[in-house]
Amino acid sequence: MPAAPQRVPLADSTAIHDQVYEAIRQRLITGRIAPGVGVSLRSLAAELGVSPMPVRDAVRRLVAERALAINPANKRLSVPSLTAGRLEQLSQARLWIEPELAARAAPLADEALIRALQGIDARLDTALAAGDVDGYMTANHAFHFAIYARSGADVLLSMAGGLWLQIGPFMRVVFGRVGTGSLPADRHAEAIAALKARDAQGARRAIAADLFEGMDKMRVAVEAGS
Amino acid sequence: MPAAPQRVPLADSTAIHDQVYEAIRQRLITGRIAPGVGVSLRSLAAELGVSPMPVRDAVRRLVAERALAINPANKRLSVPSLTAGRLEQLSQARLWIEPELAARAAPLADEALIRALQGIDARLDTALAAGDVDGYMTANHAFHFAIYARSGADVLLSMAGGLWLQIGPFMRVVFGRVGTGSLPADRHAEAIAALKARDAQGARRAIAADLFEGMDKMRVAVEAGS
DNA sequence: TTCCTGAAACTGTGATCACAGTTCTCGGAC
DNA sequence: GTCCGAGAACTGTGATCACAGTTTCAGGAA
Repeated sequence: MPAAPQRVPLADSTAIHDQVYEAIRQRLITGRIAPGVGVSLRSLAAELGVSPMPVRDAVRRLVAERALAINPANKRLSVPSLTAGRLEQLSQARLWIEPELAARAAPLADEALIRALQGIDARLDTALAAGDVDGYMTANHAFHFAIYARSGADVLLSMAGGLWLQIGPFMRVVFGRVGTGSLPADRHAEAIAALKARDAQGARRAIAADLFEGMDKMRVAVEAGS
Repeated sequence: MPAAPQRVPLADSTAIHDQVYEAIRQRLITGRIAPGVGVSLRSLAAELGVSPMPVRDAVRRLVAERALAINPANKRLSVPSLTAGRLEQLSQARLWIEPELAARAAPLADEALIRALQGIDARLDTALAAGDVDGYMTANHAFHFAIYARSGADVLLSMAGGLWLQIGPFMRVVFGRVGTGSLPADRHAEAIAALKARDAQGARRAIAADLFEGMDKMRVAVEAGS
């Protein structure tokens, strides 16, 4: 055995670079890799127990999605820092695209989706009560994209995924600062109700309100903090 | 000498994979690589006179931007085919984001930008008169992104770039079908005038109208054709 | 002519190595 | 204690190879 510690099992049986992509993506979305810190191909490879090659492929993809950045001088990898300008652009893009996806999903909602959303929301509340930031962010992501995936709009869906990926690290920083106390979950109930009624405009409004509250908290935190 | 025909010089002195990315990107935007056709790492590498490695990096990036697609069964590369649903989503996204970029750019417009735009528009008219589809598409792309780049909104700018990259191949197909005769250039004059007056709403309207006309032509062509 | 079969060619994927550039660190000079 | 400079360690990049899976195509059987 050469030097493969095999730290993380990396489930599934798809291509290794896809598994690596998902692993890094999850760490980014849940904020387990903090903004501003540097990463490297070989360190990621060692941590995930794979060779640098599939990591290189996954990182290329993440850089293209702006979830990772390359220092033009150094050519070294890092997680992009969140500036006020970046947050404003990401907020505006999200506020347009995600309510749109919810509106498209509403007429196509069925009982299975409603039940899935209720289950996710229950897990979200549990995590919220326990102060489990990782659990909350995972459930919150699952909630939104369970809705969006039903829209059938794959192009817009992938754009939303890219935006979430870029904003994920910051959410973690904000929640670590303000705590999980004042996090919105009531809007989720509104969204579920609108989907149940197949009310496109209601779903649009509920998601828009949910995003607006969350992004506003982040805006305040970013302007106040670093 | 092993086997490097060096067919295309690949200007600049940046990293090879970036030059390869730009080369493929240009071929996609101007439609020199048609939708639906298959490409391969080694064939692209041979055509560009480089080893497969930088091509692999560039292709990863293009796949992440949805400018290329991977057949899940085959794992083979191809240029995505344009469906009516995809066109509708891309149109809607462009109609939101590009007028927004123009509106942001208007207050920041200066004399140098105006002159650059007039120069590009002149080249565009020349290409149009000569029936030069490549020249028209290159100039049209340059015109729009000269404006958008001035907005300072880098996140939205890269999103617009990704959308253009996805829709480029189709534009070429449409223009090859309907000819360059009925292509809109008058809206460009409107846009230049609005930017000169630093009129954000005027710029937004002009770009929206320009896009709407072009996208509508494409919609008709896609629904009629294949 | 039509069908089928097996070999050759081609596909993406992953591993390994070499190389040039940057960063870090440890030791010595002052 | 402070500074600095040489060398080690680490960085991304590109090339080359091996491998398994798929496609393609020539050639023989019916």
